[in-house]
Amino acid sequence: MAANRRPTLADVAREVGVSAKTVSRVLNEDGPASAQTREQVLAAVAKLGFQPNLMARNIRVGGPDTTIGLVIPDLGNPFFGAVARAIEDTVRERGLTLLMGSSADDPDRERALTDKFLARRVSILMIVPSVGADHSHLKSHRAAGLPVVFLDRPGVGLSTDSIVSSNRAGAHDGVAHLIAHGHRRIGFIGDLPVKLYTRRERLAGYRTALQEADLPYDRALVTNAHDQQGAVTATSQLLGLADPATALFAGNNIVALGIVAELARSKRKDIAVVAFDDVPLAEALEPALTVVAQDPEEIGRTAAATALARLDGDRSRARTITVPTRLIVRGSGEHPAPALQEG
Amino acid sequence: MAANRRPTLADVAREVGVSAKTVSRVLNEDGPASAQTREQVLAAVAKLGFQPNLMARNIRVGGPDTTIGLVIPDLGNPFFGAVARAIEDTVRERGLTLLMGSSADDPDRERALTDKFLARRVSILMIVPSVGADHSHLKSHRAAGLPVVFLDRPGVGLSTDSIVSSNRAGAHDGVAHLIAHGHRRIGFIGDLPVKLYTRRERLAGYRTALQEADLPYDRALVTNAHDQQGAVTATSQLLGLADPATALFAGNNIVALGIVAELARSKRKDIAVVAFDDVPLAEALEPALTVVAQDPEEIGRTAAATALARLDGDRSRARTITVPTRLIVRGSGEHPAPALQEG
DNA sequence: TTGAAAGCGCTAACAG
DNA sequence: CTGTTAGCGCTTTCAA
Repeated sequence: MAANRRPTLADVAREVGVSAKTVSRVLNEDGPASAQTREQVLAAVAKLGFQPNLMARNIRVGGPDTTIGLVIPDLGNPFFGAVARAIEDTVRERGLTLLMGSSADDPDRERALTDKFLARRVSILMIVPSVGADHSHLKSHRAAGLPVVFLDRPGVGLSTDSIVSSNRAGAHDGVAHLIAHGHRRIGFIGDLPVKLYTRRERLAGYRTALQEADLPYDRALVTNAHDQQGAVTATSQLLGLADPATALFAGNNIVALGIVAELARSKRKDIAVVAFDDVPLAEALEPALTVVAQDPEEIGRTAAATALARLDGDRSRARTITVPTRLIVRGSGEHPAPALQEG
Repeated sequence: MAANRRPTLADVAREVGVSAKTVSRVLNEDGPASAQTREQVLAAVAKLGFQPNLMARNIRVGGPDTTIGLVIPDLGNPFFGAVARAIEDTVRERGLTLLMGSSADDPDRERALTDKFLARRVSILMIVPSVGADHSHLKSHRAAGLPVVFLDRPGVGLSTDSIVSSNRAGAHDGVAHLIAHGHRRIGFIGDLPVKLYTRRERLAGYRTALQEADLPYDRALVTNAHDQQGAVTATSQLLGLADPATALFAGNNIVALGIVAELARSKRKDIAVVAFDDVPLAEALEPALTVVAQDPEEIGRTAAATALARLDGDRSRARTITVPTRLIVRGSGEHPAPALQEG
């Protein structure tokens, strides 16, 4: 069974005995058409199962394609899934479709994806920048009117809109919560790589909170993990120090899973925990997990709205929009520090 | 600042003083080209920031576009995120890019998306079919050689490849596990709508397990929920029956979250639970949550591999491939039924 | 109200 | 090794 050719405008026109342009007119509701021809054309379209070739149309019209290119680190990460959903919800009514790819936080893969998207003449480009990626090659595109938005982290080498969480303030609030409950030995388990923007910002918030409380910054309390298992290891390491941590701050959702899993395994209910980014079932844990919740929906919505405004001609300065985080106190951060019992 | 035109092949050709075809040859490594011209061309390409227009290329070449259309119910659902990731990983080396959209389980939105994808001449179409959707309009496309794959659920009106979980066997095993621990009053909280394929299959597995143990099927024990809050309500309802459930089977991951949350809130540690589909932190709960785990990665990989084989000319009969589930015993299903204490 | 011709950016087919 | 011509499927422009 040979892959027979899809019907074209010309096929429909021939079927009706009319010119291709007339068919085009009917389908695009461009120009006039007699009720009679319109009906005949629509009938032929249905009969042949004709679907206009969007690529051909786009070529001729010359404008950008009705797609939006989205580069994220990992399609399977629920955080980015939520962001993508919000973007789609926002752009759908404008008729834009999502072209997605994951970079695995690899600058080369990120570049390959953006190049592909550019070759497809996307209407909008949204990128979660990988560490080490440079974006100066996008300057000319942005100058030519292509909206480019960075998500979750700022990009390098290109001045454009960025939508990020309030990482620093959020981490500060989470750590301050632990300090308020008497903790002085607070472990920090962050993202990898250590140069990652979100990790740096959250660590900065951690340090600020310590400073405000006149607590020393002890490098031995700061570590990192790039997956759940790594967070398990980091947890037992921090609890095994000569002067161990009495509380832990999780730098992201994956780390949070590792910390909680390890504390559950080792039955260390005495350790206070605050996590950056919410996780499912946080309320069902014992104690329920206190988190600094991000708002991925708001990040996605804002990114989409910003890009659409640019598409509509907004030529104002590039902005960095910070989406607030919210401390959700559920219990795990309120376990008092044992050392404070100074009877 | 006007949106100035992107450079074309002709622009590059003019810059070098050579024909458009020569530039095309160099870029596509088609036909011969002197080292000299090659260099000049590449230099001009870099200088102008030329990127070939993939749509124009596709039109001329006539084949399908190097995209794969993927329709899922919800971009934010981690299960489908994992499926999408596996698909992307499998097709990436073939140079295919993901075109994604969410249907919200609405047949009309599903149809609008597939039509868009068809208009873009995708190489492959993958669909998680919505309840009530009909797919006979895809017959001609499939006959013309377009690989169409249904994910998670079979489609209606079209005979083509489907990749599904072993819903029935998995649910059976989970319920049998509860029965083996003495439970006779096992509540079932399923998906909505009730006609959803996965719900029907899982309920069938539940019934089979009951039958095998000569337990009656009590409709009062079967309910449903379409979100976490609904599952909370359903849980308290099943536990409030005159002859209440002593164990619960969750029909999906969202329901599992609701059940666990409600049992934690009401401190009902005496209730045994098994959930269909794994959830994060299942091990950290008390008791740890026993689940019938699906394998979204394998579903995605299999779907992609099947579609690629079709693309390579496999014309064998449409297959339904069942990806096994796996019972992961963690404790929550082993709580003994109180009624069984018969001195 | 309709059609013919030209052309979008690219490549196939054939020259040279 | 390189160029010319034609044409992919569609829309724009102009004319009827």
